[in-house]
Amino acid sequence: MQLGEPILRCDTCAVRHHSVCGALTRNEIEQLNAIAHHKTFPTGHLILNDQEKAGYFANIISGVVKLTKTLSNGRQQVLGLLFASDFLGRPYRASSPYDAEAVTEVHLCTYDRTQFERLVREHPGLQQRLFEHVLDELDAAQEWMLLLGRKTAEEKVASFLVMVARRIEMARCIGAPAESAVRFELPITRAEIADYLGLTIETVSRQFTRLKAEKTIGLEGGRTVIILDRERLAQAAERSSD
Amino acid sequence: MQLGEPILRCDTCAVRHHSVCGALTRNEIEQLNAIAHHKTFPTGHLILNDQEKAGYFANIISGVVKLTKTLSNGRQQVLGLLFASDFLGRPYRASSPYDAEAVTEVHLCTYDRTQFERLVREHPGLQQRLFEHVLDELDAAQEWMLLLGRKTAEEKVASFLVMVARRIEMARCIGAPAESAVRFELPITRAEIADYLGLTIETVSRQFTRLKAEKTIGLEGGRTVIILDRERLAQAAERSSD
DNA sequence: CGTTTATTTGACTCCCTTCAAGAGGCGTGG
DNA sequence: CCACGCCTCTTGAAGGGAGTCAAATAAACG
Repeated sequence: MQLGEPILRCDTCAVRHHSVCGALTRNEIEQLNAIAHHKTFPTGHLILNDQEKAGYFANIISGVVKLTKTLSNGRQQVLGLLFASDFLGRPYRASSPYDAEAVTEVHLCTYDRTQFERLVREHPGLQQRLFEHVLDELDAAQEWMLLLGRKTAEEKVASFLVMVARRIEMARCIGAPAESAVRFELPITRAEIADYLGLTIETVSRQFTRLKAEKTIGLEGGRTVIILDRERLAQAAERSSD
Repeated sequence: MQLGEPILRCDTCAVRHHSVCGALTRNEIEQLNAIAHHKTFPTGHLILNDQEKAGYFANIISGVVKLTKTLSNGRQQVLGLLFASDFLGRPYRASSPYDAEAVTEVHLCTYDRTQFERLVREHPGLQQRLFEHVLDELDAAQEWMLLLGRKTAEEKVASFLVMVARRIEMARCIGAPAESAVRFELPITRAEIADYLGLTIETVSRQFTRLKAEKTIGLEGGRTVIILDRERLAQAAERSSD
C-alpha cells in the first residue's frame, strides 16, 4: 500500500492474509474491495440452498458454517465445516450441490456472482488462489472419505477433535506448535458432530465420555473441550490395531 | 483444423472431446500434442505413489484406475475410479495424497509436469478446464461422503452399480437414455468394491445375491452384471424408509 | 423457577463383521 | 484331458460394534 492511496476496508480485514484475497496485487484488491459487501447471518440461518442458484460468493470473516447433504428420508451428512478465512461458493457452477448453514453467528464478506466471475477471468492470480482452495477442499473431502469408510467410532471422534483443535488454533493465530493442553468451544452440537462422522448422537456422546475417562480430554459442560493429552488423542485418531 | 496443417495424434484420439483437452484452440492442442507421450500400465501396476512427487500428468485413453488411501494398519479406502477420458494428477501440488493403481490394463497420454504447468499458466482455457475437472472430483467425493456416512449396505451396493453403469454407458458413447437392460463387466473385484463402499467383501457379495434374488440385476460369473430393473435399482440406491 | 432443549447413560436389538468352509473359475503341467 | 493349486466369490454361523429405544441428568432460556 502506497502513500496517497485510499484506505480500503480490506486493509483492516482480520482474515485478509489467510483467505483467497491473500496474495493479490494492490490493483486486484481495490477491484475486489469495490464489489464487496458485508452480511451477517444469525445462528441456524440457511446461507446457500442446494439447487437454488447462489447470487454471490463470500469469505467468512467470523463464525462457523456447515455444509450438508440430505437423503430423501432425512438422513443427513455434514460435508465440511467452514471457519474464518474460508471461501464459500462454487465458481463455474450454477448451484452448489449442498446446503450451507450458519452454525454460529456468521459474518461474511460477499461478492456479487457475475462481477466476481469477471474478476476471476481477468486476474489469473485470483483464479489460481481459487484453484488451490478447491484442491484443499478436495483433499479434505478425500481424507474424510477414509474416516467415514474405514475408521471406528473412537477413531472418528478423536480425528474430529484433532481437526477442530487445529482449525481453532489457526484462527487464534497461534503459530506455536501445540502446547499440550488446549481449551476450546465446540462450534457444533452432538447431533451435528454425529452427522459429520456418520454416527448417532449417542455413540458420539459415549466416545466423548470414554476419552474423558481415559484422561485424553476434559469436558466442561458439553461444549467446552480441553485436550489433556495431544499425543494420545492423535494415536486414538488412527489406531494401528489394538 | 485447417488445410495444410500437420495431422496430430490428438486428432484421432478417442477421448479427445470428453477430456480436459476438449475445448482447446488449435494452437493449444498443438502445444499439448508436442509434450504428450503414451504409456501403458499392466493390471495391478502402481501409477502414482502417495508422498512421492509425480513427474507427469495424464489423460486416461483406456482402462480403469483406482485411487486409494490406506490407514497404517492396512485398512484401505478407494477414493474414486478413473475411466477413459478422466484426468490423473494434481496441478499446483507436489504430490498426490493417494495412490493410483491400474485395475485393468491402462493406456495413458502423459504430459511432463513442468511443461504442462507452463502450458496451464499460459492458457486460461486449459486452466479453466482443469478447474472444472477438480470441481467434478469434489462433487463426486462429497456425494460419496453421503454414501459412506449415511447409506446402508444395500443402498451402497445399488449406488455403486448405478454409478458404474452410467460411466460404462458414457464410455460406450450411448447418449441413448437408458434402455432398461444393460450388460457390462465390473472393472474391479469384490474386495475393491468393498474398499470403495466401506464394507467387507462378504457383505458386498450378499447384497449382490440379494439384488439378484429380487431380479433387480442378473449376474454371470461374478464379474458380469445385467441391470434388469433400472428403476428398482435407482430406488434401492436411495431408499426412503422401508 | 419452571420449561425446553441438549447431553449422558442404560438396556436391548440388529446390521454388518468376523471366522470358517465350500463352490466356481482359470491356468499350468503331467 | 483331467488333476492340482490358486484365486475369487459365495454361503453359513456366530459375535460385536454401533444403532435404537427409553429415561435420567444437565444446561440453556425465558
